[in-house]
Amino acid sequence: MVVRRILCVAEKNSISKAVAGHLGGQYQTGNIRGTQYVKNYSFDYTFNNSWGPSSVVFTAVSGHIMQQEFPSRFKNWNNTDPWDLFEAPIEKSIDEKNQPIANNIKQHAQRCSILYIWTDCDREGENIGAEIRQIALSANPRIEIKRAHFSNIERTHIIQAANNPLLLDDNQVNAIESRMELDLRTGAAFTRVLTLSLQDMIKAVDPELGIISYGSCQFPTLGFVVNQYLRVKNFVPEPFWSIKITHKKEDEKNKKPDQRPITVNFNWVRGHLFDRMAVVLLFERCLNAKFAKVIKMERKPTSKWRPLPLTTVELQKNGSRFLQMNSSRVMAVAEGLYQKGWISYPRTETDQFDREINCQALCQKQTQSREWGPHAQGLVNGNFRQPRRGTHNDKAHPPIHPVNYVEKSTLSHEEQKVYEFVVRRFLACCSDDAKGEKTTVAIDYGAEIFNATGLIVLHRNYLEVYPYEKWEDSQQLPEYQVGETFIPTEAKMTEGKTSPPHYITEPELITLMDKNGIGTDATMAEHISKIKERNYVESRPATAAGRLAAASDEGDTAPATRGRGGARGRGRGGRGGATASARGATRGVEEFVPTTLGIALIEGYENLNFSTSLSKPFLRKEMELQMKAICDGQRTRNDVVQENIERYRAVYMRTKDQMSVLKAAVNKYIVEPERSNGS
DNA sequence: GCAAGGTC
Repeated sequence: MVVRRILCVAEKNSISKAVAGHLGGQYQTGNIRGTQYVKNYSFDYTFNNSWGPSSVVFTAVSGHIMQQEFPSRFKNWNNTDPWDLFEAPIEKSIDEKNQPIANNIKQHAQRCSILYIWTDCDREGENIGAEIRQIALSANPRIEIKRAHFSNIERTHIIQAANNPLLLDDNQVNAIESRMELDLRTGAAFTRVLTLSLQDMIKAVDPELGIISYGSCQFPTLGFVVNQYLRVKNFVPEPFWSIKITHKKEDEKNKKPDQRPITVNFNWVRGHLFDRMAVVLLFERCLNAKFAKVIKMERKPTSKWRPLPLTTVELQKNGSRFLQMNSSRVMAVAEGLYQKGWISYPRTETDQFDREINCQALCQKQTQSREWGPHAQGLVNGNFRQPRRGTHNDKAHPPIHPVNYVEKSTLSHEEQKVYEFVVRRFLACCSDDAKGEKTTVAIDYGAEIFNATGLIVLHRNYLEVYPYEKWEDSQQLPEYQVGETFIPTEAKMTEGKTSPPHYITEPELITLMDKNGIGTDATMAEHISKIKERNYVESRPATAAGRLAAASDEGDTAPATRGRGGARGRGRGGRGGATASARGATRGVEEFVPTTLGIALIEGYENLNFSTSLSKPFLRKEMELQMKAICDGQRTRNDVVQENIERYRAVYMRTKDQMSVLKAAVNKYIVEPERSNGS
């Protein structure tokens, strides 16, 4: 019998190894001369389709294999006009360091009749698949090309995928091609023209500075930092006024001999107003009314929702908040934990677990821990809840979760922190929401409405294992009857002023990048590092205000309990939401201040007064939409590339024309430094 | 000496 030979290629070694394990059970491992990260796994497998019994070699690449570059005649910065880079040819070739991997594919392709592509099922994976296809076809033009569709590496899912080969989606391949081409052309053209035009001015004061780069991700990232800097700098405090009511009342329900009356604080539903006379008039109406009347007394169950399954963006934000590590560091540590097999793949946008993933079994593995084992045991013994499902699914990777238990003492200090966070987050996802009872009393006092709220936490549930979030009892309210009237113990008009905004913190910057589609889960941290490296921004420990804001996050609380404490979303300067203890847990948060150069670049481009601003995130957002259109077959790669090149050419011409404006901006900040940090 | 995206 002729046995079919099939060459399978994954995007990374961890996938080929895991899939080989599921399909082959027993497999032979072969080394590849010249690379240490990729292996060949050989085994026999009977496909449950027309392929039948087959001899399989399962290998991998390490991400992209090819690189694109301009031909050498365009490589000299001094005798190439950057303008020419908008239409210079681009050569795609096998990256020198990937040559052994490419040769390995060629060698096996010659002996196989089918190339089965197992790259990640996202757009970038589709493109990497096309690179693999090209290399295999160069060695064996008759090889048949198939593509596996899988979104996790659970056994049943993988076997299902293996038996149902599909085709590469060339629309996705082309969408990525257009992004690559535009990023290279615009990045190179603008980096060269900016560097060549401005470096003399800047080197005069900063001889260290090498290049002034432009990139479709790094520039908008810088834009966010500068934007917030300008808000801080231009801030003018504004006074506001409010009304506070207190009432001392015996708690009829829990009357004990030594019981002292409870002081209830009522907050004005209007929060505060910026018009003093208006508040004076309203306050006088309150005083004239003399009596306050209870219009609502409500006790109802409330809950604080357990967190969603962990994505990369969330891991990075929480790393800043709770683990005293910046996003680059967190990712490096998570990568190590993944390599060692303790946690799942750390680059994912997915916040929902597929049904195939047995979360309960994963909880079981954590029962050995002295610290969180008892909680995990409780889950196994009946408290387990299937995790909530978020709205994101990259269809390539599951949420980040622990895959095996490891004794903390065998890990480095930083690894311990990240591993513990991943585990606790996962166990929290599999626990029940925290449950409590919320009391709200509303009064009408001179036609103004005031509220008092109280919270009793009844069941901490997920909070038991997730100390990163706090939810604590607040003031206990005495019993009121609707219709009851009383004379407030104290009514006063208060005065305050808006406080200045803080510089942007790392979690806030990541949130903005995420919302605007700047970078991917794998690259956001790199873009932040890049603008530091380019000397566009500096980082420093955040001030108390920044840490406070960094600790607060919308979306983690059930609607019924939103605005507890009443501070959230009130004044223009107020950014409430974090508890005192959350504040203490965020010492490691970094904030970013643009350098004079960073401000000059952004301000210079703003002053070009041009509709297509390089410093704003819209261009990147639009490119994202255009890539989707290519994926949906509504636009072609060529069409999108041409349209964008025209736009960038217009910006480029404007840049050259108005170089004096850019130079003036640089001059203003650099030659006559005028730094006012507002702190 | 340029970008952003994979990956170790």
